[in-house]
Amino acid sequence: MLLFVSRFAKKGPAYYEPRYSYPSLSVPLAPFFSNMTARYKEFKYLNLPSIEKEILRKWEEEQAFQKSVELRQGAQPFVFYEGPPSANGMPGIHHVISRTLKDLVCRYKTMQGFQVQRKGGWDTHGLPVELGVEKELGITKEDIGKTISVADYNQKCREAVLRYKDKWDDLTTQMGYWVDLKNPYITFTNEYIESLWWCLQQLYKRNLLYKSVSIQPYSPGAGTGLSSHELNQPGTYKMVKDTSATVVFGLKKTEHSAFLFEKVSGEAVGILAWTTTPWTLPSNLGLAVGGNVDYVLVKTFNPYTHQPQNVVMAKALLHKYFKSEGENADFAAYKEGDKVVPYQILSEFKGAELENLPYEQLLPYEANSLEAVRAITPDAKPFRIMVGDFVTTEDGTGIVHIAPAFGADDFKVGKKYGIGILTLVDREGKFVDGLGEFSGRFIKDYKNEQGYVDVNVDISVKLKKEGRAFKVEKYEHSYPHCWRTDKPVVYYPLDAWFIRTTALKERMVELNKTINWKPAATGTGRFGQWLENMVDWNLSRSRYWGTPLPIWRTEDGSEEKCIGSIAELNAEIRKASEVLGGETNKHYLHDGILDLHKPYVDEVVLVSDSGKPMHREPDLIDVWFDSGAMPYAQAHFPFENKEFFANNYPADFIAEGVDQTRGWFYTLHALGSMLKESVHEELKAAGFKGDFEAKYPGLAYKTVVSNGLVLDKNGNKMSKRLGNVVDPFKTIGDFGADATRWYLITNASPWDNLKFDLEGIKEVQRKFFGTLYNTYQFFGLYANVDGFSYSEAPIPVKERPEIDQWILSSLQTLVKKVTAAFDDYEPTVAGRLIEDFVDEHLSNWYVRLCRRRFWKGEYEGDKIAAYQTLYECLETVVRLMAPISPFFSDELFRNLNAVTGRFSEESVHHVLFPKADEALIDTLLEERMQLAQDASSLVLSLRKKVNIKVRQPLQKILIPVLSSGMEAQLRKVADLILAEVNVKELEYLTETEGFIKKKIKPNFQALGKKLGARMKVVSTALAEFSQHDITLFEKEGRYSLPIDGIYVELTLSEVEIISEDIPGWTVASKGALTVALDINVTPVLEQEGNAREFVNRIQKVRKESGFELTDRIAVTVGGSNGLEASLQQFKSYICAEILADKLEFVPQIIDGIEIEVNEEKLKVIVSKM
RNA sequence: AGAUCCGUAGCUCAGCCUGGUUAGAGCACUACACUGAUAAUGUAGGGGUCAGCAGUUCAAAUCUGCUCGGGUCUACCA
Repeated sequence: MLLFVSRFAKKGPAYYEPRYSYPSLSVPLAPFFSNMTARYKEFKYLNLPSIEKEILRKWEEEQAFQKSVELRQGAQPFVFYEGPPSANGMPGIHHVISRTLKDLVCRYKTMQGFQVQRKGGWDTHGLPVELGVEKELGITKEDIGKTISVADYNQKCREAVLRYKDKWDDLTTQMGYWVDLKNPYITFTNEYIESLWWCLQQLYKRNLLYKSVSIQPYSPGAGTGLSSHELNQPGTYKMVKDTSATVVFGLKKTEHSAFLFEKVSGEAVGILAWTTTPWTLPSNLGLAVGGNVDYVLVKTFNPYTHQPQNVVMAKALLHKYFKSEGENADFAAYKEGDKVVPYQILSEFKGAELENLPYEQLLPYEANSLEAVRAITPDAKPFRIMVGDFVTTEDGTGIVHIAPAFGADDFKVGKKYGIGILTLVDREGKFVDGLGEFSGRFIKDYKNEQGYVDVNVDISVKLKKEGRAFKVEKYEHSYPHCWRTDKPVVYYPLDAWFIRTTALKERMVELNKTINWKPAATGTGRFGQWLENMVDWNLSRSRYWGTPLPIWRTEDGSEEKCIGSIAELNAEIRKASEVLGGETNKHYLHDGILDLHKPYVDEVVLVSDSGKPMHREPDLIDVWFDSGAMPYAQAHFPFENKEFFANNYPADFIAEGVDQTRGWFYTLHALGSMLKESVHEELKAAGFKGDFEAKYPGLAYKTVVSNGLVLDKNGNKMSKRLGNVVDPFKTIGDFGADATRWYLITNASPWDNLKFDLEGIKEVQRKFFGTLYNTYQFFGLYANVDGFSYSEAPIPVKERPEIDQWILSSLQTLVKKVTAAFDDYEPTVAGRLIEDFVDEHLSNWYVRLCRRRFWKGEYEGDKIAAYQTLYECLETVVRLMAPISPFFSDELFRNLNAVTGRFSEESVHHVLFPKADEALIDTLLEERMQLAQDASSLVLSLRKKVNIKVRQPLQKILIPVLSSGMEAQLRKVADLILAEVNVKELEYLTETEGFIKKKIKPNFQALGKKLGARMKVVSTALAEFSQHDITLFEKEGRYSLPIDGIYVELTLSEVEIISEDIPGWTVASKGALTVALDINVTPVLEQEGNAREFVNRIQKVRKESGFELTDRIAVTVGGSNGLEASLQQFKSYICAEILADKLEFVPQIIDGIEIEVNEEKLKVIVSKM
């Protein structure tokens, strides 16, 4: 019964077509098929994209992903966290690499028997979303609350945030990334936010959440703080010329500063400090020096008043203020206008000696009096010199003027020394009252005033006149500007909420040491450094679309509440309504709060314990908190899913780009460390048992892989502006996800930057997938002919031919190495190993050498062994490669398994990863096969050198053997070598002296330790060895070498002896292996050569005539004058080769095909029997 | 500015951890073969100051330090 119809592909689409397909039948198929001999699917072309489409269809139909998780129900979980992408922008090729990495690890672990659940997620809050919406609506932040309500604005954000979700889902599907897209976590949902609130409340309860001022970039023009993101907009940093001033602070005379005053016999001593922002000088409260920096006390003149002056500055910066000719010049002769100002160094000392010395205030006013300072900071001790590690001698004087309100470093060092803080500039950018002539003036031209006079100049002029300025000049530097107003930014103290991460620093550093970082250097380096220099986490963001800070405060700030759940908030809402009465919270009484975003939470008023109304702190929190809290929030922990959480925390594995080191990797780690006790408490309370310390050590993840960037092929960053972005959809569509994935993984280690080049993908496609495809195709072709379906019992490997044992041994070695590489999160190594095996071993050696076994002879012993062996190789390789290239591997697996049914699973992703069978590994065998390959390669190169083609048989090769082991090894592979290079016999040369020329050299590795410095002498001595010396050495097995009168004993293992030449023979060598070839072509050999050539031509004719592999033929040869003898001689050989039942010779043929055999032309007629 | 990664053939990368004497592979190029796996394959050839300098060592692509170039992150500070 013939059910198959042959359908030869005509021109057709450029994708494979099965050679056979089933006709459509309306009757049930199963009974017909059950007794059909299944055939391996053969391809017409290799077209990965269309194979992938088909596989995707099957996965969808079979729910293959879900099944891969369900099949492992009850198995040990392997926990993976998905770092949520923002669907606010289009996915790029760089997303493909990190997702490939995630996917392959998860697939691998599934194949290792773990259950790997992968919940997808979306990051939905944050500034980019807001900016996108503003651009779309053509509005700015100022419009919010005016032309658009906060509610509408946030609604727009909510709609915009998943704008490209479909595109992302498409990419996820097409690239074969298995992740649960149906049930993802979304950071804007109430449940998610509720978990975030729980986290925040836990931190609050542990006193890790506090409000404080911090110095942040601030735009007086726009009246708002700026994020680092805003500051990093292109064009914000501009070169500007500012009035800079070096000013003189008068040092006070005290016991500790006496050492300076002694040098100047009681005259005044000034400290020089430099600033590019003179407007900060009234707010000055301290000076900072470098503890290890060298300073000098210099006697000189003030360049503006020309009065004598003694000043302190960094030694390294003297040249910026003084011309060297002035050193120790005549002070008495100095007069106003002199170009060279005399100076004299009176003393030199370290900055540390200046610590805590008091000085006179530079610009005292009412608003910056000591009383005013202490009114803000009661115990403040301002106007002192401090030591700060940030002080350098790059610019200025090496002494930094400190106004704690207007610089982050200033604030930090000021806090450390307790000098207080003064903010004498208001939020509009003008001086406050109580500063005399400067009050009310804008520090920069923020209002575009007509004829604005720069107050910085006026301050400088005033100081000049008073002799308190030492140098005033325009200074050009790069300074940040507000991207909206284009006005310079100032650093300004703003209220903000902080997480006290520094309190847990030790724990975070310790725990980091237990994390498996790939590459390790990122953990100790970039991340370790970051932890060491940790500052408290500024959570506050003045925005609209984000997670609101759940803290309500009374107006005076004396009482506050941190809310940790929706239920708690609703209870508080009702309570406040009852206590405060009136309209309070009336919209939220009935159903409670329905949306935890602005503006709704801001409308809620709570009541303090003492009965005062409390309003929410207006800030939103940093979106990084959203993603860092995903282990808890994705499960809505602790409100639900405690069991899931208990089993899925911490993560065994996460992976993202290296740019996340201080982003997601940090926030996950920080929250993990800080919430450790909270997690323990919740789980204990819920009745979970076990060693909590071991199970939940405060770690959020155990292994983290950080992948590098994807650059364009020239090494430039991809950007829309440069137009060098690679469209992942096009790439996958053109070349297939598998080729793309394989390329991304094997081209460079994931953590190295990748120079993305489409040529590389093409290469992978051709080289790896093409080779594998050919190998499979080859197998399928003959297996279908012979009906091989692995129905016979496996032939014990030991009973199979040497070459089968070899390829299986190599295969097991491969399994071992690939497993180790995957276990070590080194997919690049794994992929390259597989590639090498398929190309070098399987295709170019095993299949090439074994071709005949598949198409010659009967279907029995040796042939079945060949099929079984090749089948096992293919079946194993597809499982090894499945994590990296999930599609093609599954296609091949299904095709193989459809015939043999060796696995009950329907997909390669459901089966277990191969386990290496150590018993099959035979290193000696692998070694001698290498020897065979080398020997063959040498013979082929010799043939090439003397121009004798491989089809011409030769008589003999000669191989000098240097040890009995080598001979034994060679003997086992001699037949392979001879067949491969078409030579009749192999002779082993054991004769030692005279014939083979040998060379000796030291085995450096072995001798190095023993000889040390005498190595060179020994090396030279060995180079001078005669053939006789070498022979003697070999015979004795040892040699005494006189070196400087002392004999050095050498053994054979400490030297290498190689055969270099066999005089009179054509030889070639590689390492210790030398091969000589007998290039004499005797008449008999020539005849055989002719016969082989003839066979080759006829085979070509067969193929061109479109005969089937098994067709028998009849051949008539005409005009074969010079060749007939050869052909007659080898007639039976020829007939067997070309499947001819008849081979006849006639004097002449009129028609027929002309062929050429070794320069002789003849005609043949080839016909089917 | 600081931290970190990278720099090996025209291109993409091994090798470096654990130092050993002719530094490898693929692509590309040139030439020649092979051909019942054929949109393959083999052989041979040219092509390298292992970024540079210094140090340690009998011996350095490999270990150490510095410099240069590129990337990334963090910062932008008188």
